[in-house]
Amino acid sequence: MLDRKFIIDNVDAVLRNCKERGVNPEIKRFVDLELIRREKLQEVEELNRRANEVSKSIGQTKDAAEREARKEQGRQLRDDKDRLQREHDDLDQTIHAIQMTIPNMAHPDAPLGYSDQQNLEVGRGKHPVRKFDFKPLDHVVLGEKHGWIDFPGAARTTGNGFYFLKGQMVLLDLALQQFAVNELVKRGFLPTITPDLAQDSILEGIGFMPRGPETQVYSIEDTNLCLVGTAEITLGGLYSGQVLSEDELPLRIAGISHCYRTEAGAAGRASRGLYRVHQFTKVEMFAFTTPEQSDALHEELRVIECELFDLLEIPYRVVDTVTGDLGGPAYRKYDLEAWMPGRGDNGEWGEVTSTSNCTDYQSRRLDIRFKRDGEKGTRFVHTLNGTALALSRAVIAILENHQNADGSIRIPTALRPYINCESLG
RNA sequence: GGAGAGGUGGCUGAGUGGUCGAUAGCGCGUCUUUGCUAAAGACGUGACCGGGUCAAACUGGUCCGCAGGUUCGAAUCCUGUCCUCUCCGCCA
Repeated sequence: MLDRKFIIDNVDAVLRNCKERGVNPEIKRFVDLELIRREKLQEVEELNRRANEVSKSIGQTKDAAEREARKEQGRQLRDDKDRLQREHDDLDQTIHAIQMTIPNMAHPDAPLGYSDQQNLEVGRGKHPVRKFDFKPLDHVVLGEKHGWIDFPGAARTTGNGFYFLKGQMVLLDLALQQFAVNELVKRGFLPTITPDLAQDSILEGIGFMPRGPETQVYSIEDTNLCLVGTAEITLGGLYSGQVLSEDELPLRIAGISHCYRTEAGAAGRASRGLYRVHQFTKVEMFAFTTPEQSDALHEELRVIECELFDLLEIPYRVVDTVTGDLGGPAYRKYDLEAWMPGRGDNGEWGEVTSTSNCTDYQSRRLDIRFKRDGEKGTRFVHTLNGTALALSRAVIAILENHQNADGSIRIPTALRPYINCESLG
């Protein structure tokens, strides 16, 4: 969330930002109520001060009648304070609720627009889109042909949107995980396996809505726990309420978790097969930085994503996300869209990774700060996240791009150390 | 899952209703002396939110796991809850 003082001092900029993002939170009302709240807080503190003064004097008063008189005075002051405090707290709650709906400010260079169709292409991978001399199959057909991916079985067992992976597909899946983790370790990331569940409050801090009709999150009945949609949630939670020292920043973490998403309302040909599923494994990059470091680290994450997909010899393009498609927490976001030859009629780009700089939007909600030497107090860190590999989508890209005419799959060179073969099937 | 013990400042650890935001030690900072891969002494040293100031000084409030309650007043009493440790049970 944005700082309250920042909102008050920059109302016009905040309003413009909301407009560019296509949302309309109650900014005016926020400002009005916050100004009232501040005054009320002053009154509460003054009453409290006087009550404290009276209480203190009672301890030093010997005369019994005098003590009783002061007690009565103290009671009166506390009652008045409590009444005002309640008014203040109600107000505060309302203000906080509005504050949570105000999105992060957007990077000044983020392209303007409301639809992902308007995302700005800013780069391409090393490998050009392949010309097939046969009709490429999509991953669903390939997966069934080899007995690698079992959707009907998962539908019986769990439901639509789940899958069993079998045989060589399991080896491919594990190889991709190891490949991604190793590449990140080389680049200074701390590999971390996180819980797959997290508390509602952490979800909210990261910017997810854990419950309610609009939610994309599975929640566990009779608990305050949810299945995480990404390790971003648990890694943010890991440091919630913590104060880091500046010399440990930037902190780079490679989180491995399962990801669970209800994907309410998503269906159709574009989400066929593994593209949009309720559960997948993901190797996620997460970073905590100082405010000065975050832009550069965002570039770093984007470059790593490119390097990984170049190593996997998959053609892709990079898009700079338009303001209206950023989501609440992101200041700027890049997506990698891999070429998926089996998608649509003649192949389409499909999102495989996404990296966001969330500046201090998440850290303010989760209270993650750092201490700077020689400076009083603390500041909020910046948080960034980026997909290294989302297994289900990476698998689509591998199967569809590296398929041979006979349906076998060529393993890209960089992956061979992790799977010990040159092709599958 | 059952029983017990405990959660206090960067750390260790006192503190069972009023002058406790909190004794003491360690650590840390400044200074002094000596002098050099070190020691001693003096003084100082929590965080957060606000007012105030160019900045300070100064100043109000809050904080002893968390949330409630009792009271004029709570680190101290009561309730709930979370976490840690020990023992038992169960188990991959």
